[in-house]
Amino acid sequence: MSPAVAKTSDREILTAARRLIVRNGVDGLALRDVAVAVGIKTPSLYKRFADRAALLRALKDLSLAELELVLRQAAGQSPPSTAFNNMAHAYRDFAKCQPEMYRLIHRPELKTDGLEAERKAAEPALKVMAALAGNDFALSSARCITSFLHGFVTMEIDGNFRLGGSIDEAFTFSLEAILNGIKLKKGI
Amino acid sequence: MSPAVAKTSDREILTAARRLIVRNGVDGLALRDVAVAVGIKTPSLYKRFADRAALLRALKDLSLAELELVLRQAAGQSPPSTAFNNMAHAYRDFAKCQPEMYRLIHRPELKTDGLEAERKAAEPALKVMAALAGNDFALSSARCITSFLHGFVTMEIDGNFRLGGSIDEAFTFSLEAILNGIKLKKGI
DNA sequence: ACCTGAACACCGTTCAAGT
DNA sequence: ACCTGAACACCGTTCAAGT
Repeated sequence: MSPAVAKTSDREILTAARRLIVRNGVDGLALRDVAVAVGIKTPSLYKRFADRAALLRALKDLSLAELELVLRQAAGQSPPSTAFNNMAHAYRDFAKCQPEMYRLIHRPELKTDGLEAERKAAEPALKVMAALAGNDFALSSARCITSFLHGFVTMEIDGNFRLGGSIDEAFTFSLEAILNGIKLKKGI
Repeated sequence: MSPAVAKTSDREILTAARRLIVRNGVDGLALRDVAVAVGIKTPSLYKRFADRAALLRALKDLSLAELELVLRQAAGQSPPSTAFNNMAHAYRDFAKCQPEMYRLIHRPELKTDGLEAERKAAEPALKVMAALAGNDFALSSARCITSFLHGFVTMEIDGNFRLGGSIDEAFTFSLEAILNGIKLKKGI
């Protein structure tokens, strides 16, 4: 007769999972802990998410949208070179503040096949790079800076810069070098 | 009286594990499969490696040494700009030919604390970058190109370049831009 | 010295049964 | 419609016992 009353919600589950991931890392996330955190038993999670991967995918999509928003705000209406630097620093700040979520975003096994979201996320960066490098080189330029940023922050949060020196300095140096190098290509 | 005869060796175990990782990925590697491949039972693996992480660490160290060798050979005695390009292409080729091993190298949970190997691995790159950017900017330049390469090949093997266009073109474009940008900084 | 069977704790996942 | 207990398969790991 009376259907069971929902003890929790998708939102609450995602929030709890996120907190646990921040604490223990993605690999340290056990569905049992998520269930306990929201006051249900493990099998009940499967009424809301197909499996563990689906839960992580939903969490990844949230974080990706968050990062995208941060980048849009960083770009604002600034002129291209300023937007370039602001976006780069915002990207790095996001990764440093939320390393586990950043790692989650780039988990290869959580690839979504929706190409639409990717286009939308890349749009502001492509616009800035088109202004800096010209339309012909916009895509390659975007891939250059995107690759650098991803590699840099990954190495940084993984603790892979261990030869001393200032990491901040390496970052600003690299941004200047890449920006100048890209601008150079515009002419020819 | 007669101690048990060894059925396998560290080398054979590592080779088998490597083959399985190439086939199924690191996360798909089960110790049971490794044991079966070398003709022993799972618990026997613990006589040779402290645990699963230790086995992966040994495999990572092997792959890292292999990559380092490839990079040294690519640099050879070439002039700096040539060495820069050769090393970059060799780096990318390694990752594309052995994506699972490349991923293993960068697993954050397998960090070794031995800073010695890292210094040695970075040495040839630092030498080239010192010639291109001057001693003051050698470290930052090395971090710039290293970050770019890591980010680029990671995105490539993860299938994260999905907006069309030529990936080869993006790579060569980026190398030129970064090389030129770094050279520019030498003067001032 | 190396190997093994048995056991343990801990996973993700399924499903029939409850309300 | 949502929740649960019980069970399953599959992990990594330990250890006493064999040779």
